[in-house]
Amino acid sequence: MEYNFNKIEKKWQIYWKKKKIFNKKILYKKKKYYILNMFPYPSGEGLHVGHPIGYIASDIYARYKNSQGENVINPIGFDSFGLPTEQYSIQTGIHPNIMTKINIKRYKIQLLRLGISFDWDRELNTSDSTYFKWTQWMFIKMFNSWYDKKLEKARSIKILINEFNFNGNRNINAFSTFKKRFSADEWKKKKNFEKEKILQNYRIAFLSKRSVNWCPKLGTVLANDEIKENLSKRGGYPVYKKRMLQWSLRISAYSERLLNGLNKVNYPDNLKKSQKSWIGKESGIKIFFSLEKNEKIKLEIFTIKPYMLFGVTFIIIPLGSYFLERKKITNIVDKQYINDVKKYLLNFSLKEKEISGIFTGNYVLHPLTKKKIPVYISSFIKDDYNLNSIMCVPAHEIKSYKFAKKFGIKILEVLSIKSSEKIFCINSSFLNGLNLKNSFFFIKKILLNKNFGKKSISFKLKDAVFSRQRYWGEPIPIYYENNIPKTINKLPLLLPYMDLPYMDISHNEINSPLTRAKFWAWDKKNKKIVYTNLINKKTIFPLETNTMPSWAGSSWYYFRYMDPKNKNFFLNKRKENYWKNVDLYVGGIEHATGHLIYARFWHKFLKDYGLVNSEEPFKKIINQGMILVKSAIIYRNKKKKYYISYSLLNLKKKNDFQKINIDIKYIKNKNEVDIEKIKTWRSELNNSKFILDNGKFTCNRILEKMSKSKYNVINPDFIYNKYGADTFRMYEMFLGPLEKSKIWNIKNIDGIYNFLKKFWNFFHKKGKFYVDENYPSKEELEILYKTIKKIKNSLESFSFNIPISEFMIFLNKLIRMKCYKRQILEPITILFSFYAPHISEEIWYKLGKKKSIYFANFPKNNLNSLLEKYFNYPVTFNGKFRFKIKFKKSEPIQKIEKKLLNNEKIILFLKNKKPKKIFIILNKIINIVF
RNA sequence: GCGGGUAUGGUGAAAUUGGUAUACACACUAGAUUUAGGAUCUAGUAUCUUUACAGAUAUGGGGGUUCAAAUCCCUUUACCCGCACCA
Repeated sequence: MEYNFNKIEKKWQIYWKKKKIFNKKILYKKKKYYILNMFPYPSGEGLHVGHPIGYIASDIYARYKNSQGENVINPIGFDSFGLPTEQYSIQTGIHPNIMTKINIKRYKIQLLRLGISFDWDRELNTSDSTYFKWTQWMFIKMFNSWYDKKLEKARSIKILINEFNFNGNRNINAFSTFKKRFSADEWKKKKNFEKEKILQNYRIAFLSKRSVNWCPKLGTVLANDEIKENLSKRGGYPVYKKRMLQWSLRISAYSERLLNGLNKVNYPDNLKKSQKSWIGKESGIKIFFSLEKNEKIKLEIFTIKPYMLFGVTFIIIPLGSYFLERKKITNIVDKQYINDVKKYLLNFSLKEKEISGIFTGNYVLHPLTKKKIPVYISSFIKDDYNLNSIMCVPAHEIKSYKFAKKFGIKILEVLSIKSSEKIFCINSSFLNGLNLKNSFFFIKKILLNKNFGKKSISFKLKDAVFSRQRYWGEPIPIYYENNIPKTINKLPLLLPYMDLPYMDISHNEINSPLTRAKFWAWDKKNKKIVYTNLINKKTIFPLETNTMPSWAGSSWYYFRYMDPKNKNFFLNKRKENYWKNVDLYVGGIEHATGHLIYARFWHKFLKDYGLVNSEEPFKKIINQGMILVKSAIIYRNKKKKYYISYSLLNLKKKNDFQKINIDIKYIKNKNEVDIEKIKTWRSELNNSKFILDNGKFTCNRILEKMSKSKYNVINPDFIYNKYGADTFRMYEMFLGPLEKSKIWNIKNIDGIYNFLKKFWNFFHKKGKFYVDENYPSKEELEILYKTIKKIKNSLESFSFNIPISEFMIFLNKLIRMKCYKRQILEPITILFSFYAPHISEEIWYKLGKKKSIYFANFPKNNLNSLLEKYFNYPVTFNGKFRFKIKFKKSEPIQKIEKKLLNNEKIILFLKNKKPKKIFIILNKIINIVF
């Protein structure tokens, strides 16, 4: 009887859906187990073969846990707001709302075909207003919060305002960028907008100036992802950094907690390392450099290398620094000057690789030598909002060195480096001859004693920018009353419908598409959205035109799965109490920092208000490896915009060309590009000149991860069609260890397909299903139990590739033994169902079972009852294996040794030499050294 | 530049976590079967020496610890991933 996977798979997928086999409820008697895959983004490309690896692995684990009697939820949904959809819409003219629906539908079809035990009743979608209503609600909660350092938690802003009214900010220990002190009277005298300006320094969701990547030619703000070598990937136009007022979330307030929380979770070490370095706690010292013109004004410069202080020959104020907005700095250089500088630097372009900067005309005094040190403004060394200024030691810092060379600044060596361990100070007065450790403590002591500096701990973690100049994101529920941001509490605040193309490329200002919406103003009285032209600033006010970033919705989605349809609240308390948090989170390592930091922050914020009980969202994380594949790269001349065949590219002039990824489906014969077809891909390619080599245009092929942004994805559909989902599932697991990255290769899939056929045929004799009802032999049972044990161990250690080999070995043995016994085959079918649920379900049904195999218990393993009395010792000579000798397991070492010395085979091997020593490791190995 | 990871036959990979290296597959070779095959079955398949028996050498390279190393330590090379380019 033929293995007809099409028929079998369709049949059971319909059955599972109809009977709601995978839908879960709270069962207080059962232990819960929450498995989650990282949120998929439904792009227009559909799934690629890399995505399912995580889904399949977690499904195998979910089915395994379920078979052990745990109440497993394994939900899925879609992170559906975001840039790719918006861009695709601009290109095609299909509204993102519709586009998203189409994409989700397609993803769903692809996912359903995999036979994963997803609980589809819990499906959610971030662009659905029933979901983002709560994202907006949480944003408002953050807006109305400040961080109390005394209690180490977020609290209501009302408490803070109340305190200001009574005592000013004297007694407040808040996490804030506001450093001045004020009294209650001073506070009360302030005007509303002044008050709000101060409060912005405390709020967890707050407004501040942050930089964006601005591409004037495209008239839009670009993501880092859309830029290569400071040119836009689309069109190759220059990109500038521009600062604008944006919403941020004060994640930095949670730095310490985010760091400490890592001790409580089970993440891979490399992931923890990434998070730690991202949070970047450093203890160092803040050194005061006073201004030459006015010694009262001091720059406070943080460093972890104070022992290089004598080598400081210039100071840099980062162009993006908050410091440039402060009054303090306007005393150094006036505001007009800063604006001019900014304009100059912007036009110079903010290519970070290019050395750019400008001298402020000011000097600070070295705290110890009192020498004059010039102050520059630049974004070359490090452009960071949180830094006020940087001390530069060109002798020992590569970038400072380059900068010093260009501007003719003195270079002073202060370290003698003989090897990585032998470093000591030179040219540094009292530090001379000291090693790094000692000089650190010595200079720290002196600086602190003389009040030239203070102890300081810094975190690298920055506040997260929360505004996007995009249409397709959650609207920020804020309107502006006389420039004061006010919250909209009637939620959800829906996106206005906009005709396409709503993003007019001819705009020269940085604007969000919503600034062009006709129906985007807030009627305060009637609490509703009205036409933009009705704004009168009395009752009708402008609405916020930025939208939220796509990580907003994905920062708390795992909670919503616990209670996806709740209309009254984001999560019912009783449900939260049962499901708590995620037990196993499966996803790519690329989310190690961004998403995981944001989600952990968001979780902690909700915990501060008692809305959830746990401190961490994810108890355990495993990362699946990436799929690597050969991408296709073509080269575009940066200035003249023509494309050149890779075969003609002069490698010396490589820097004149921008690398562009093109879709691998336009490649024929290894590396030849189909010019006619590729011109239809992108309009800019259609209008460009291609320089051919002998009538051919070739591209460069490089190994990269499979990703839609690299246009190298391979769609799994043709694999399901040819081999079926069960083969595909097994094959993806057979590729190798889950966490390892692997080069995509379809070559070995026939082996898996043959194996499934073999498995199927094993149950069918001459076209009829057949099992033997006799009791199995000891040998047969032993093989079964050993296999169960091995598979269990492998699953426990998340080694999903190993059980497949075990299945093969097991089946080969049964075939050799002609064993078709029910008591052997039933347990193995249960194990098999984790990997290949459809074929197993069909066989289970043929075995006469009435209930789905999903409800079968994990098979018992009675191996101990069968264990043999003897152990077959491998005998090695000087570590080299020769043969085996059997001894009783209980035989003591002394007796074994005696027997070994009289053994003929061993005597023969020793050739009359006397063994120096014999190592006997009980029930493991014998090593004879001679 | 910094941080993280990987390396075992022609290929994907196993190795009870320091104890018989290359299980299980793919591919290849030979044979059987079928009208034929991309189907099925059997045997062989790390490298070198050897007709064979057998022996030697092999886990990216070099060194070390150990009775014993793919596994631990030092060093080095290549490739992949990430980045807020630590100043």
